[in-house]
Amino acid sequence: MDVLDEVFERVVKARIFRNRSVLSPDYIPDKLPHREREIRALGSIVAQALKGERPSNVFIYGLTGTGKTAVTLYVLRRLEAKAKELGAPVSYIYVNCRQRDTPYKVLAEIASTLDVRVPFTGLSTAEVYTRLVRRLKKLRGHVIVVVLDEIDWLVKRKGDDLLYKLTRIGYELGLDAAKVSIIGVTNDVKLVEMLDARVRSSLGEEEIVFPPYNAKQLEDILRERAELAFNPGVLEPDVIPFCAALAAREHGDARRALDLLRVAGELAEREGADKVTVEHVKRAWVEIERDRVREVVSTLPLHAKLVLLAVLELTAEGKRYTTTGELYDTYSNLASKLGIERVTQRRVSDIIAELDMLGVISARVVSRGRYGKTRMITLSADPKAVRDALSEDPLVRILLGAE
DNA sequence: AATCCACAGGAATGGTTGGCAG
DNA sequence: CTGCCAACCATTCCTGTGGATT
Repeated sequence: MDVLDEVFERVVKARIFRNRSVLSPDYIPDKLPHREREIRALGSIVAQALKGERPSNVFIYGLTGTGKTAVTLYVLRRLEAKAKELGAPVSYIYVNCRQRDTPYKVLAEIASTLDVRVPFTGLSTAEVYTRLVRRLKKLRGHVIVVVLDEIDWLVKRKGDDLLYKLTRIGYELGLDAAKVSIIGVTNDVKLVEMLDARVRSSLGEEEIVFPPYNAKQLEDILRERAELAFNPGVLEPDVIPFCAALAAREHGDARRALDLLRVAGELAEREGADKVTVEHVKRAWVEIERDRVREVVSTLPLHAKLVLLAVLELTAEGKRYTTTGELYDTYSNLASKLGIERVTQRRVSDIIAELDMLGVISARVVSRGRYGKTRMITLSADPKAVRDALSEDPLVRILLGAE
């Protein structure tokens, strides 16, 4: 038996998972524990579609992993099924604004779901919009619910013009076209303040708030899924409470909890263990963090990487935080060591904001009186993970090697 | 109570790149 | 091929501001 045989054997014999996909992030379960209130609320709003009416636009808030997306998709799938049963022309379109993070991409996504052919670049946004409207006119009598998930990513970067236009489609095309209603989903409660008053009032016809799960509720969710995902008896008794506790610490993020459980299972399976232990969960936590950081850092432009490296250096030993000015100096040094031009402080200010949004650093504005107003910047990701991720960039590695 | 630091962060604009339409 | 456009990074110029010090 050679090495590969051994590997294959091990995987085939592994009996950890019964159905791993149940734990994947886009799996929508049949039961959503502790979200009955939200399901009822959203259901009663979109139910209007079954009577051929345009449902009110809805604004959904809640932190990451509070079940917003799952509940929304769950309700809309059921709505579509019910509509089919009744012969009502109702459909929904789901767009994730984190993946489609510009007005053009969002419109193109909506249009192509409605069978309008759009190239992924080359047209003006206005052109895509008019093609979409033309299509909607052909769909007179239909009710279409558009879900814009994570719209904070769109609004913060590109403003709310698109939302304004989309909400106007719903109102102004009126009887001449399909009825369009919009469900906006956001993690950021403060987002509303950034919206134009007209958008705010039309999008906020209805509002649903998703509270975070507590540790107990997370346990319920995990148990429900674990039963489908794992073979009986492979989870040591402490595993689920431990996952729940870790995720509860992160503002009750159910997605995080499920990820933990899945990765812990994968680790156990990979090493041929017959049980998933708390130790696996601990390692899963580290691995998830490392992957997350690597993914974020790898797509960063060079100057953003240098800024991040500067943060890393400044917060390295003992010192817990740094400020914009100090960071800019350090960054400037790094740039000159590489012999490249530095960007302006204004730009670095934006880079700081971007890194903050990506969750790799955390920056909050503080006022230090006579000593000015600045941002207090801390590294919020694991330093080692950041360092490793940065060193994958050949240019940045020169700096890391030079120390 | 007024001042003033050290930036925050808005608005306008520019230079590239990649890609469609005709 | 030309004209046009979106997207992205970046610059310039700018007004705004919380609170320790004067």
